[in-house]
Amino acid sequence: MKLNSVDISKTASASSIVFEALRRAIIEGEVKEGEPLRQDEIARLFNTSRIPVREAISRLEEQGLVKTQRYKGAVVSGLSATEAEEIFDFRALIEPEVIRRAVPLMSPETLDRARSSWAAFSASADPMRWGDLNRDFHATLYRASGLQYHLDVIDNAMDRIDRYLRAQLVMSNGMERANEEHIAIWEACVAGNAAQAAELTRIHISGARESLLQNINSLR
Amino acid sequence: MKLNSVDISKTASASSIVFEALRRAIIEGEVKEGEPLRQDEIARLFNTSRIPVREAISRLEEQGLVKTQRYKGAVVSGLSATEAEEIFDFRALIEPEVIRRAVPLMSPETLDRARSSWAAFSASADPMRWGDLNRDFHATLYRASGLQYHLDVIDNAMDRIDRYLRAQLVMSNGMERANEEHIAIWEACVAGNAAQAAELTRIHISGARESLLQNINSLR
DNA sequence: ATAAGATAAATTGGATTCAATAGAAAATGA
DNA sequence: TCATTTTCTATTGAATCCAATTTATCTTAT
Repeated sequence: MKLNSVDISKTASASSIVFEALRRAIIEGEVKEGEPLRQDEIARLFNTSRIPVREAISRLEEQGLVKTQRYKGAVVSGLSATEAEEIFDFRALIEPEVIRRAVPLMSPETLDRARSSWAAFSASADPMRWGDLNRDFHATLYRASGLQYHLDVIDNAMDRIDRYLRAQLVMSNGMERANEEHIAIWEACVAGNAAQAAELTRIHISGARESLLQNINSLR
Repeated sequence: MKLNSVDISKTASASSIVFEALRRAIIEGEVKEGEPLRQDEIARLFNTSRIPVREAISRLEEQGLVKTQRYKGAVVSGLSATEAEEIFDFRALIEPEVIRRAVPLMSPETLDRARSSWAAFSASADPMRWGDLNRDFHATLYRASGLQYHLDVIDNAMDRIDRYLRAQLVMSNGMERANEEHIAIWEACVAGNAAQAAELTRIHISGARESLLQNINSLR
């Protein structure tokens, strides 16, 4: 008798399932800023008790994705134009450095994976996928750096602005320009030109910053 | 009848009390890497139930201060030399930029507060206080930048290495050099020289990095 | 009609209890 | 004696229940 055994300590707990679902709903803009997260409602939705929901919400708060107030519950965090600006500046500081460190370490497999990523972005007619594909492209390149701490921090920065970025990509047809920039970054990586990749990344982020800041109030 | 009213929504929940106490115990090195955090034990210690303890632990995990494994509980995170190195590099990237942005915005009150801070550091005979005083000095200067997102990220980076840094300060009598560097940074700020303050901050962090990396294995 | 007070309902915070899992100890077999 | 299996204990995951607080609704007074 052949059984597919599963290491049960690796299966997802209720709280991590809820956390991931809520995180995704927030970064994809399915729940809006200011929207309350009702523990009992979410618990019903996931057919669990409120305890794992509370734990998930605690984690989301540490990620800055929700704000809780004692006895009043959690609401989805908003992001002011000032905050968005700051987070872009932060990314423009960190990500060029990460990709600069990553370039000399990139394997042919990584570069191939990244090419598939921008190609998929380019080819996708489904706006709902652009956000994930955009992140996948950048994550693939950055991962080669091995700088895990930096990557975790970048992930959080992206989570914080993703819902707006995604809406912006859909609304403004900014994907064409994003794609051109992705290809240019990728080409610099292929050429092993770390400084060029870093500079193009910085320009890419700054461009997204300007574009988003012009429209942030209509993206909420 | 005069009553001192308290906004009850601002009083600390059980879980946030436990979180803060555990966070402090970890960054001060009172619980060591690898040490398990027993939910029932902590709950007894704080005279509460396990639920707030679980929530606190969930939050600590998001901060990277503990690692949990399903059905096995939480242990205090360790930090390898590679990880420590990366976090210092990260700080050396971010903190100079933050102070560079802060310098033109520093008020006389801020500068006076920072002077008090390095003076207190200099005067303190209590090694247990050096860690807090060190952080207080830097936080005072950086806060003037108004870059709240950067500050939160720096706080987390510091939390991740603080237990080792504190042990290092005590063990190596590094406080004298740290203090000289604090004064030099402060003087650059007083002079309004943002570039100098940034460079001295970068050197300060890099020096701490080299020093810590030499000794990290004996600091656990 | 509006404001204030009282009551009810909704929601959160957390204590207690039950279920599940991992690890330790004891029992059994070779 | 050693290896394997079984049983027991410790601990975690989460369901249920109770207490506390906030919000909504209803009633009364002006």
